[in-house]
Amino acid sequence: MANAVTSVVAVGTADVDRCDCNVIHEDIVAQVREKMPGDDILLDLADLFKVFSDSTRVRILCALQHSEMCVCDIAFLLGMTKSAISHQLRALRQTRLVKHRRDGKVVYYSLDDEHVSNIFEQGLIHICE
Amino acid sequence: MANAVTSVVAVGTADVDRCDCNVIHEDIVAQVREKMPGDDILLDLADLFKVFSDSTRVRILCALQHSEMCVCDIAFLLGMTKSAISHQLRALRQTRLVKHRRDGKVVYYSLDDEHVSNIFEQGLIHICE
DNA sequence: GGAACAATTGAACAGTTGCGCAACCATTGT
DNA sequence: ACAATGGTTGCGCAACTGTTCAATTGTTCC
Repeated sequence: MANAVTSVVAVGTADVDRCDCNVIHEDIVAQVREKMPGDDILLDLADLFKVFSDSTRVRILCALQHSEMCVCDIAFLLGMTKSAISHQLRALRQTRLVKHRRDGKVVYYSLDDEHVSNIFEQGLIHICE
Repeated sequence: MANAVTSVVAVGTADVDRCDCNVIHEDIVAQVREKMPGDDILLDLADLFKVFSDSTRVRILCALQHSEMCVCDIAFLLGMTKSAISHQLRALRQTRLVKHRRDGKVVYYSLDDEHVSNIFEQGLIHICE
């Protein structure tokens, strides 16, 4: 298209080299770039979804939606070692998705975020489309 | 607690060995197990979020929310090589999140799922809590 | 204090992931 | 037919991830 050709001239050679491209719809790219959130936000967004990208963590969060539980309970429920569960709980703790309280030797975990349910729900809607 | 002690007896030694646990609130675990979705569904859910767990894929999807784009456009917008973009578009294609149409030598990509916006939105709400 | 035990942690290992490179395929124009 | 070009793909590398094992911490009970 003529549009694309003029774009090539407009963006300059240096920029084109960086992405190894020649055909660029400059106007569309400019529009989209303006509307997109900043890279830092999108990186945080990816990091958030990264927490939900492991089935062990998903199962832990799903379990905690129904009840507070200790590490032993979760390990038994999922058929995994306490160590494995504890490692994942650490990740969930660091991202502020779960909180914990100690009662003697036992540590109880529970959800610390009301958004988790909503995010899960949207995901499930997609799964069962 | 007395409750926990009785649980140990109830669940049996073999099951406990599997998770290296002694203190188990059997009633709670049973309740939660009943309410939880099947492991296959939760695995699919994790796989779905895995797609959103990379910032490159997130940026691509975010861009396509605003306009259909060719590979060159996306590569230029994100400052990456066509190869890198194409690799990620493949993943998005396989999970049915984007569709593509060919116009001559140029391949245009666009969103193929109305749920993406909703999932992103829930994530963003959490980010900006 | 010391035994028992829930939980955490660090190191190590296997498996996975994202990207660049080079080769390739698909389409257009001459 | 051939060159040019947008896009795809297989391979390899470096970085990362999840689990296990062993050692450690924190707490309770005697």
